[in-house]
Amino acid sequence: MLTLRQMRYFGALASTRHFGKAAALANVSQPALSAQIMEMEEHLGCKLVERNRSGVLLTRNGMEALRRVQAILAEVERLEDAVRENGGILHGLVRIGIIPTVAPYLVPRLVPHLRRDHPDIEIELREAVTDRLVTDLLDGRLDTVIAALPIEADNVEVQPLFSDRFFMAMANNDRDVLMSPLTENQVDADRLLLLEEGHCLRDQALAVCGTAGKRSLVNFGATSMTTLLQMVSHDMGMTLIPEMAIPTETARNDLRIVPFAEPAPSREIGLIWRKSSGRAEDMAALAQAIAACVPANAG
Amino acid sequence: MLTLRQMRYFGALASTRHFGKAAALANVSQPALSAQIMEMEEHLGCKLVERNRSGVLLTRNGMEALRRVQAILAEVERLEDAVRENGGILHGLVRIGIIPTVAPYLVPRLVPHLRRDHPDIEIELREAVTDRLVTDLLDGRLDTVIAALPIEADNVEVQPLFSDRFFMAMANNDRDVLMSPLTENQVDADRLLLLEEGHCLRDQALAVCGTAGKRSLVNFGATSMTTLLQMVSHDMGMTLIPEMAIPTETARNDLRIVPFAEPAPSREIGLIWRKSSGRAEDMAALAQAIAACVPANAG
DNA sequence: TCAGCACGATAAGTTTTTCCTATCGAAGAA
DNA sequence: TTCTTCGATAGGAAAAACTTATCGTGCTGA
Repeated sequence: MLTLRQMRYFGALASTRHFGKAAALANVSQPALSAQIMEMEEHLGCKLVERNRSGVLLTRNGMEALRRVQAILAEVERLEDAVRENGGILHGLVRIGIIPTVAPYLVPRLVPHLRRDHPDIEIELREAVTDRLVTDLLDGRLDTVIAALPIEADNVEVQPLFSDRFFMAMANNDRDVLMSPLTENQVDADRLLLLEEGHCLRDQALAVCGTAGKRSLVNFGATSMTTLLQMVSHDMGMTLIPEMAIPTETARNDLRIVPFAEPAPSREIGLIWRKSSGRAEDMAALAQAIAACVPANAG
Repeated sequence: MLTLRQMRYFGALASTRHFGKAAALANVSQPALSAQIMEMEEHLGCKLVERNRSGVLLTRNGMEALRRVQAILAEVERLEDAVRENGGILHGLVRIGIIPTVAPYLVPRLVPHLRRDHPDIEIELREAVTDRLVTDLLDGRLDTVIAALPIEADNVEVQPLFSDRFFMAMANNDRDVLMSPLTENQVDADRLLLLEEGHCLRDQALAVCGTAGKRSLVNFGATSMTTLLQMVSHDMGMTLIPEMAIPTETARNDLRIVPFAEPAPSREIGLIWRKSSGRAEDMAALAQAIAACVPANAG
C-alpha cells in the first residue's frame, strides 16, 4: 500500500539527490528513508532512483512519479489548509429551513443582509411545515430551521430569536364591530379562517381563540398566509395575523388589524440546529443577523 | 501527520455513512476505522462527521474534506497506474547523445523511424564528442550514447551496433594517383586533413594511417565532417571518411572515394547506457531501430 | 415500560510498521 | 595503498495500527 510517508521521503530524496541529506530533511535516519524508498519501489514494481557514484539519479519512472507525488503532496497540504482555515463564520453552504408563515416576511430582508455581512455564504432555503423541516434537519438535509417554538426533538439546540405578537385581521368593511383591544373570547370561532393542517399557526390560532375543540365552519385550510388574508379582505371571515406579516399583507390587501388586549398572545420564533453539528458559532452569527432584520418586532 | 490510510477510511465512511459497513468495506474492524477517523479529525482540528441516530452525517468541513480526499485518492491511483503501466517500450523522454561523425548521417533516418514505431517517444538529442557525452551519461543528463567503441567507463552497458568501414576521400581532380584498393602505408601523412582534437575519428584516422606520432602539416582541425570534406574537395588534402557518410557527402562535394585493401579499417559504432538505469529493454529496442536504419552498413 | 438491538466508543493486549544505532561493503579520493 | 563517503543491512526498540471483547446510549417493539 502506497503511503504519504513514502511520498514525502521520496520528495525529499528527489530534491536533495542524496539519501543522507534527504533523511535529515525528513527528520529521520538514513536507513529509515532508504527502507521507505525501497518499499515504494517494491510497491510500484519499478526502480525510482539509480544509486550511482555521482549521487542519486531519478529514473524515468522516478521523474514521472515525482511530478505526481509533488502534486499529491500539494493537494494534501491544501486539504489541511482548507479545513483548518475553515473560511471563518458563516462560510460556504448553509441550508436553512423556514416555516411558511415566517419565510415571506423574513427572507427578503435576511438574505441580502447575510450576503452583505458574510460574502462567502451560500444560502439554500427550504420552506415547509415544522415537522418536515425538523425531519430534514435531523436527517442532515438542513443545517438549521427557523420555526415557532417549542420544538419537540431531541439532540437539537434551540435559540429563541424574537417574540411575534398576534393580531386579528378582518376586512375593512366587516360588519363586526369588535372592541379594540380585543379579548380572546370575543372571537367568533365560526368566522375564523385557518391555514391547512400542519401549519403551526393554525394550531396557535385555535389555541388563542379557545376553540381547540370546536369545528370551524370555514375550515377548509388555506395554503398560505397571503391566500388566507385575501379571503379575509374579501370579507369571508377573520384570521390571526402575526405582527411580522402585517406590513407586507396590509400593503397587498385592504385589512383592518385589531390588537389583542395585554398580555397579547404571541408566538416565539426560534433557531434550531443539531447539537452534534458543532456549528454553534455559525448559529450565533445567524441569530444575530436575523435579529438585525426584525428590529420592529424584537421583543 | 495525515495519512492515506485515514483518507481511505474516511472515503469508505463517507460512502457508507456507517462505521461498521465502512470498516467492512476497508477490510478492518470497526474500532480500527473509528480510531483513524478520530485521528484524522484530531489532526485537522475539526469534526468531519456527526454521529447521530440516523447514521453518520458529514459536517460541512467533512464535505469539503471529502471532495479533496477523493481527488487525492484518485491521484494516487493514477500514480500507481502510470508508473506500473509504464507506457511500454521506448515511451516518453529518451535523451540520446551522438558523436558528430555519426549524427548527421544517422539522425535523419533514425528519428522518423523511431517516431513511426514508437509514437509515444519524445526524443532529445545532443551532439558532442565522446568524452563529453560519456560524462553527461554518467551524470544522468543523457539516457544513452551512440559513439565509436571502445568506451572507457565503468558501470555502463555496451551494445555494438554496426561496423563502419573507412574509405579515403580526395578531390576528384587530385594529382595523386593512388592504387585502389589502397594500402594503409600509401597515405601521405602530410596531406591528411583531420577533425579538431577530441573527435574519435581524428584518432582513428591517425591510427589507420600509421602516423600516430607524426605531426601533420595541415593539422589545424576542422570542426565538422562536412567542413573537412569541403576542404578535401577543394584539393587541400585527403581524409578518412566513414562509409555511412559517403552518400551524404558525395552528394554535397565532388569527391573521389578510394577503398582500402582488405581487411579494410573500420570503426565500431555502439550504444552505451548506464548499467543502473534498468532500461535494457528500451536499449534493445533502440538498437534494433538503429540497425533498421543502416542496412547498407550492417556488418 | 422494559428487554432487545444497533451502533459507535472504549479497553486491553497483540501484531505490524517504522525507526534508530551500529556496521557492512563498494567506490572514489588522497 | 588507506581514508572517506554513501547507501544497504542487521538487530532490537518504539510507535502505530489492529483485533476481540465490552460498554453506553438511544431506538424499537412487545
